[in-house]
Amino acid sequence: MTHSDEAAVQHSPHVPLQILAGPGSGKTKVLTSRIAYLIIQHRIAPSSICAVTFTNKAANEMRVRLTKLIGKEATSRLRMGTFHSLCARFLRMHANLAGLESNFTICDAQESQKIIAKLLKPFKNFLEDRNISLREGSVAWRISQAKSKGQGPDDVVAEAVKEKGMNGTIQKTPENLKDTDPTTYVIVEVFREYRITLLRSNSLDFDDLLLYGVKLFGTHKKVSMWCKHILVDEFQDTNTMQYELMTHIAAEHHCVTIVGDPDQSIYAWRSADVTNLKNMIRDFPATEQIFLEQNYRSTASILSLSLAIISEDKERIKKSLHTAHPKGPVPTQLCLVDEMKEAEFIATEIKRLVAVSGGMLTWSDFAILMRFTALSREIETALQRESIPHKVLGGHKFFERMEVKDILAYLQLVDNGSFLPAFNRCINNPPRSIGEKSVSQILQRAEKDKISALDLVERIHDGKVPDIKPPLKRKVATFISTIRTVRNLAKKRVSAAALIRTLLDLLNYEEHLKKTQDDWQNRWENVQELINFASKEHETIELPVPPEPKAGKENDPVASQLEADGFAVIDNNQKKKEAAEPSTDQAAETPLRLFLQASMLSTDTETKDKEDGEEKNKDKVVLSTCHSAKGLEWPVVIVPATENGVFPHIRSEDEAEERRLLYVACTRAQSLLYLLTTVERMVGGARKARDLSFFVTRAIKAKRDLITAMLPEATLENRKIMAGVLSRPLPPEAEIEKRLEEL
DNA sequence: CTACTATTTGATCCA
DNA sequence: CAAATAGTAG
Ligand SMILES: [Mg+2]
Repeated sequence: MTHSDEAAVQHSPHVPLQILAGPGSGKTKVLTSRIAYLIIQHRIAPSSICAVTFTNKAANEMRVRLTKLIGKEATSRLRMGTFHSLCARFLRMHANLAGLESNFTICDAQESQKIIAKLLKPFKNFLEDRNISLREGSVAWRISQAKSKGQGPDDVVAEAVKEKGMNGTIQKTPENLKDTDPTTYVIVEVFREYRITLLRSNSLDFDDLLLYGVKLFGTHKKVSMWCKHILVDEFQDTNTMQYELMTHIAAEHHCVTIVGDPDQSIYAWRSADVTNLKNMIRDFPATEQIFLEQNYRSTASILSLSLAIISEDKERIKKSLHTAHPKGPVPTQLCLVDEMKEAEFIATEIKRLVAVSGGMLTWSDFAILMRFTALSREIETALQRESIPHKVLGGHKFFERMEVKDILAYLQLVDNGSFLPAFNRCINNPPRSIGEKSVSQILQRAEKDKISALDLVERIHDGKVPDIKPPLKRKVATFISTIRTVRNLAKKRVSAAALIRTLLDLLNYEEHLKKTQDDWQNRWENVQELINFASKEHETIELPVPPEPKAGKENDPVASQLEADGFAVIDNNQKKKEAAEPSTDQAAETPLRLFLQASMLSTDTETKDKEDGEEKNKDKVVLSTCHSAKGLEWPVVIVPATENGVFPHIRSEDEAEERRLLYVACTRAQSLLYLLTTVERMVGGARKARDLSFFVTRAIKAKRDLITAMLPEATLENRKIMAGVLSRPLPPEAEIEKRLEEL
């Protein structure tokens, strides 16, 4: 550790701290060490430390690191996770204070969009008459943008009205919006109904988690009383709501540590705002800053090119960043004929590097970082053809699979009978001859009778209320009995994995897949993988509020009164709640509920395959978007399509952010970096001529030797450098010759 | 009314 | 290339 690293770790816990540093400077490691330092040196109880990471996967990685430093027990007590998952946890814990039911379901983006699509339909003619094309995607987007700024429908109206009309047009008012701004009018109307739908469904979308979280922590001080120190990683990519949340959680002790790098802010499109760095200094005037300037990750030539790229951002505040590593091979810029040749090159080059490195590099040392996922298609097939094992990183893809969503929907419905998206999905799946018309009848009557759709169907089934036109009673018999069976098991706190098995059995789901899907084998495997995920999740469940052991408190004079008080308040509150309604903490956190929450928020879906050869399974080339590569590093990074139209993306509105994204991609590399382009590429159905991104051409204008068209040479010198950068042993020369021959 | 097939459309990045 | 939509048979 350098002097400044140490200063950052050991900085006084009572003085708010910003650790600002470039890529590869060990920011996250410093943050992790600081947590350990707070616990060991300052005797702060782990349960009064809140650590916020950017993804839940990052939280898991931090947990692994901390387990080594402070042990499993202490690590499990930390309040750790993304802002979203922290909100979800505390909202369930204090559902009554937040005005929620503790069994609320998290509505993911896909389901949100489906709801919005339904709500948009009645406006179809209205829009067509005005020649406006408005798809549910853009409506969902606008609604989410508003929510992530804390705005409601009326605020959207207010904002639209504020815009001065163009010359000659009528000034907009809330009343005439329908005529003066029909698009916004429709968005706002859908927005209103969307909120009502979620409310009726006892459901929160991702934005709601933050909104309700801010409200909860902001209005009930006791909810955040436990927090003696909050630490936030990747702070440059927090949005306004998240920042507010941080200040509320820190309200009692004002002890905050953040790490971040403005140059790596790549989520402004999701309303992240780097000015939160300034806001923090405004709101915590005692804030001090520490800069880390040592890069431990990359060779000098990778760093030089990266810095040349980011330096083209004229708004940027200059930062120094240097590496102790040698220069190393100059990054390669190659132009291939088309995307097929590009993919082919990637596959053969990976094979070549594994050989010439004498096995120092294995598959998992390679990452292919793309601007968007669609670019992966050709590359995946090329890797398959060369039988190079690979995996697609990031995203939520697994949980978006049809078969996985089917199962999740049943479980959601079991946990929360009001959750309409799940009801709609399950009621006729597997097919029960309950079509569109029947469903809309059910929904309408349920709304009129002010009960949930599932409730209504259950009552019809029990013969307590009259049936609908095409009789439903007999069609839903198995549906209802399935739901009831699983529901009873769930109440007995049966594990999610067991619930899924029962469900599959009752639904005859395997048969259903065989009948309806030709690739049912793959899909059935995914279902099995969901069970794996459930059992894995069950093992690693961290209890939401582990009671502090008595002994720990007594040994811990600094972990003082306030903390004890904080817990006392929460505990009392729980007891009061128990009296008022039967939703105890225990009931609020059934295994099923924890599993569902993890499924909706998790990005960590690399389920380990079976018992055999775990190491082998992990050794795979990584395909990832640049966004999901945030915070990670690989010995070799290949960036395909470093072309104008991709970097910056043709539809992007923020050129500087696109540049930062390329910067982030380049700085993931430790020892080798490739920027690839093609002569022409299929873009939106047509072949188009491509050229090298101006982010690169401008960066190398003054210094052409920042990049080369040559492949990195397989010299001993280069192997030594690589071994040094990666801290790996140098392979024997014989090994290299052997592998080259095999190739 | 529902189930199934054929066609058209329209595609950044994410918790 | 997937999902929404239209159209047809049962
Ligand atoms: Mg980091």
